[in-house]
Amino acid sequence: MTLKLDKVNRGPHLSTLVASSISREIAHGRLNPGDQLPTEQALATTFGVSRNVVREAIARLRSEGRIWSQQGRGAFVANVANSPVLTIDHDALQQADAFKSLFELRGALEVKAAALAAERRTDADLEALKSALTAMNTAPYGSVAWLKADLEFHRAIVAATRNSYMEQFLIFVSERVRESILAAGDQQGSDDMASTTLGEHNRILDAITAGDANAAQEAMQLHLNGAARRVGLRIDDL
Amino acid sequence: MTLKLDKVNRGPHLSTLVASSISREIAHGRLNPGDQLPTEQALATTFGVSRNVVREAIARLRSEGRIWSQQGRGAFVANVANSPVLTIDHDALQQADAFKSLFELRGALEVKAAALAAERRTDADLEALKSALTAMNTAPYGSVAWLKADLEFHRAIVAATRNSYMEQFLIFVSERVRESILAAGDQQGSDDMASTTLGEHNRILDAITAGDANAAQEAMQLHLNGAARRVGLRIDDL
DNA sequence: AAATCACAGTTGTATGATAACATGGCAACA
DNA sequence: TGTTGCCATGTTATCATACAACTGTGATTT
Repeated sequence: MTLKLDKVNRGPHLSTLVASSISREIAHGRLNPGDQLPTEQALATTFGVSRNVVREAIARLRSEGRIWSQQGRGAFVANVANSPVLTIDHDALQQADAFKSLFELRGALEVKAAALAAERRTDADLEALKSALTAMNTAPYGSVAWLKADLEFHRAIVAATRNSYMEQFLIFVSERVRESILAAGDQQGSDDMASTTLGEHNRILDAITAGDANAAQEAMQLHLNGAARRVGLRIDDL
Repeated sequence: MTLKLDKVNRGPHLSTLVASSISREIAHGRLNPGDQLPTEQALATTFGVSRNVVREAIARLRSEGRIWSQQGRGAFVANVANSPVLTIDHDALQQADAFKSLFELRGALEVKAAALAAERRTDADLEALKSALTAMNTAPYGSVAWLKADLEFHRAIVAATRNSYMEQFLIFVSERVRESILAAGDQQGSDDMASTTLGEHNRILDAITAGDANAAQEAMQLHLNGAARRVGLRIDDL
């Protein structure tokens, strides 16, 4: 609990800074589950902010399940596993292997989603997939319209799984992946990439239409491998 | 924005109630992305609390990515998809198909984790897996020690993937699954179940030891199917 | 010895004040 | 006309203080 804050800092709210400082203490093991936090007053003085700000930070951490507090006693570090909330630290994602890990996680979900979609898709699902594909066909590679159609295609697949949690998680992870790619900057695509991407999508659609779970799974895996290559990842595993 | 709060409510913090009230407004579409929230003062008077409490609620919603605020202008409803936080509603999980969906999601992650573990496991990982298995062997079926060892076995597998996001997600989902099973109440196990469970675990360990990703994947899938049956789920798919 | 009470410490909430920032109106000026 | 600069107003961000509710402890009383 050594960090000091400058008033100069004009960016995130002070409560955000305090919250992430405490979060870091927990993550780094300097505060362990069950430990009692310093009093709000003590935190306020050590961070050089008002008790009010500390309370906003604590409210945030409490909502994330990282700590719990009881009136008259104090605040305590909670058991992380019990947290009903999942967060991803955007800063940590800048590192290459973190990105690769997240990409891998998305792959696991997306491959399974493709298989489930092949088994459960309705005609309406197929229509949605087809329209997304034609939209991607007409839009120039890398354009906003293209990206939106691409997202829509993958969203339609996971929607066809009839599994809302799968949908929620996959969209969540995909968003984080997309953010990282955009943050990393310039993607320049050739027409070559466009046609191979479209081909991969077509193969996925065919498999899902045929109701062939295995084929859908493999087609999706191929597509993800291709996407990884296009983003600059080297893929060693299946 | 019509809800009123009683002072009588002695339970969660007022800020929690305010936050979930606003959340509900957003979820029900009475507040749409881009809309401006009432001022903090107005919220304070309509909810009958101090502005301080409103600010703690807003801090929470902001950390969840549901709203964003700018000094001098106001607070606005954010685009939900951009939220860097994932939550699971515990109440919704009580429904059977919701539980099945979550179980399915866990399966997707766990199967992939087993495959990756087979490829990347170190000797230390194998040691951890073995000790978890022996611990499960000595503990009576269904006892706390047994459950802890079971959790430890699965945790060791995902740790062997060297993918921290996979670990984070899988532990998160597994915890929610475990909570639901415990909440559903009485599980009574026979010695029969114990031995089959142990056998399934053994097969997984063998495959991971051999470094055979495919075998690990299949063994894990079998184990999950078995677990589903033991919990009372009917499994139709592979 | 056990129950009760007083008290200090802590969190929960309320209130008022000030600083920082955004916006629109208005006057002065070119 | 149109542009600039200033000012008033409204909002969030933060600070400071006070009080209520609750907890734990130790002294006091029974």
